[in-house]
Amino acid sequence: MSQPTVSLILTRNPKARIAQATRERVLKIAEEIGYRPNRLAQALVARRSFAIGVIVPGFDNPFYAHVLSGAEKVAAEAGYAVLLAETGPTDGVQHLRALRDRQVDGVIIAGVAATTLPPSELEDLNVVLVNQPSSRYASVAGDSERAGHMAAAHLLELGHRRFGFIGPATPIPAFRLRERGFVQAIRAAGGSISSESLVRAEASIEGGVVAMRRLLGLRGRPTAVFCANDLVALGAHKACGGAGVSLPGELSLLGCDDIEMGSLVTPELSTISMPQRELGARAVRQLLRQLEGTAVPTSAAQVLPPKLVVRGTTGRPPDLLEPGR
Amino acid sequence: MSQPTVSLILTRNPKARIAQATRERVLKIAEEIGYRPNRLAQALVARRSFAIGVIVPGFDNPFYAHVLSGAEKVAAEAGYAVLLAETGPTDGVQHLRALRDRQVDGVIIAGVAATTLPPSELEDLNVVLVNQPSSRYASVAGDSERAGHMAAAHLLELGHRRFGFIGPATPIPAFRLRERGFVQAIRAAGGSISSESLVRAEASIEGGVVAMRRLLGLRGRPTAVFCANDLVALGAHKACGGAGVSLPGELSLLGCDDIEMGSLVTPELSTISMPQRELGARAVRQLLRQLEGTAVPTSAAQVLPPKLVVRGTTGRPPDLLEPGR
DNA sequence: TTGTAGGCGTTATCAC
DNA sequence: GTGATAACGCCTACAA
Repeated sequence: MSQPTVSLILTRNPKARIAQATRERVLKIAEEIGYRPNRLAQALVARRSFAIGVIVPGFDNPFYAHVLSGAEKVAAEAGYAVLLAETGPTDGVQHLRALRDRQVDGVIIAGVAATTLPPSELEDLNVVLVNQPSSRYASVAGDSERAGHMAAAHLLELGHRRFGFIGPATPIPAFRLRERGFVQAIRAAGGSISSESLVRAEASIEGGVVAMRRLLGLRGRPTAVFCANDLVALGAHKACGGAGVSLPGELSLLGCDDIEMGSLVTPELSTISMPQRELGARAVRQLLRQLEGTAVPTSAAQVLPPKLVVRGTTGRPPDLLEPGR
Repeated sequence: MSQPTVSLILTRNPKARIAQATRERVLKIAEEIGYRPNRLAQALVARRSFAIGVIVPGFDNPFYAHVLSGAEKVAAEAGYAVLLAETGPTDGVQHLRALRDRQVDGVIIAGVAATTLPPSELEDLNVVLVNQPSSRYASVAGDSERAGHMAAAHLLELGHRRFGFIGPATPIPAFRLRERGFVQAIRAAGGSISSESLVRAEASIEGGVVAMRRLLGLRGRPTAVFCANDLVALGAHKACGGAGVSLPGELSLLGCDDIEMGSLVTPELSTISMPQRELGARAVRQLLRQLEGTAVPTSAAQVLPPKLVVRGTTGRPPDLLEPGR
């Protein structure tokens, strides 16, 4: 019997009219010898690899670990492979090239500013951005500006008037949006946030430590600090512990993202929760939709709502606590 | 000019004798049109995909995130792609199949007991195990038994005599080895560790919380507890905080792995440090060696030394602290 | 219902 | 030096 006949049977092509006898014989033998089609060869002729690339900046940040995890799950369920690329600040292009050379059907880019990638490299490639809205590409993002608003609203409601903000010094738009949302809402409500209490830090725990030390040294020190992500918030938390500043008695601290570590520290970190796995999962679904031709590449920009999670680091400002208590 | 001629030039094949003129012309045009060879097609004829698979059980455990990160880095540098598979407790085989179908040149398996995978699936496949010594496959592992010894030595030296142990209830040998090393060393030194103070927990923070609550409720409660990994140690840490048990005054707590979170909690977690990124990096190097034919698949079993990191949760037992102080 | 022919993008082996 | 030709493993017409 010929090879294409076998192929017809094995691909379960519906319009194949095959003798029941041969079909069974083929299936049985295939089973016996443990035949498995070569996906590479399939990809070559189909001009589709059924693989996607995921570009992230280090999984040591649990945020991206979760995004990645969510992405991997739905990709795997859909039969797609995930090619992993972890980029530093500069080598994004190489990784992207490597992925293209391997004929990925599309890529998901998280935590790397799309603007730092030359558009020519993204051309005729299916792209979904995570956490960075864009007019050129599809994106799935948490609503960062709203997160900033929510942070402000929560702290204002507690009675705070003097605020600080710590934001990572990266070109990722999400952080700028959080900052903008926060500062706007604060100012609109008549709160104050001086330019020196608005500090940039490295996007890491250590960065948060350094930044918080700066804030603590300020005259007219803020009574509430919002951090653009939990990692720096935890650094800030640590710095307060080291400096003997009690949370939330002397200072309220609010993070953003909601990573697990946040509930390990004492007091537990209050934060604005972003749906991390969901971001990854949706990004892949969106990408698949584009691949299946169901969606136009640039049309979609999903925005997911954040959620306030009050734990132990936010409370009333010191001047509003009765002295007697 | 013919297509194979072009191929000869582009692959920089040294034994190609080509007219300088044509060569330059080809290179120039290739540059202009941005030609990039199709790695899939290359893989098809070379019968090598230059891709490896990495199987891990969830990156939400920072330990594996780091292993993965180390692995990705050296793979990328060597021009290999990394296909990611995150498996639950049961679907290891499917993922493995998917990877094979994509013709990966080899796989790295971390955190999934190789014994739960049918050997037939691993046959004629290059495998490197992370953190599980094996006589069948190459492996790279931290020295878990020694870690157990070191833990015991440290706590014994501080003066402890009554010990507890919390270990994840997974079939991963590393944890058994840590337990065995610990218990052996304790008993050899005349310390005691009752069977009820040797508890199994889910390999997560929550698991650690539950297990520690059990230990705290024991009559003749241990004065020092060793946890088989930092995640459960942090859970235990949290449980102590919740129960008002002061660390290390009333209880000494020692973890294993050394994940970053450990230095976020107060007091910071003492631990036995395992070289996580290094495990991933070495695993890939070993795999590549096998692929290049430099090493025999089953021969190598690298064992990396752990390191004691004393931070804030280990100290003298309560009965040895002078009451007056 | 089955077999034949062609091609996906490469590389390798030869004659020319 | 160069250019056919075959092969990698698979799929899709189309012809038998």
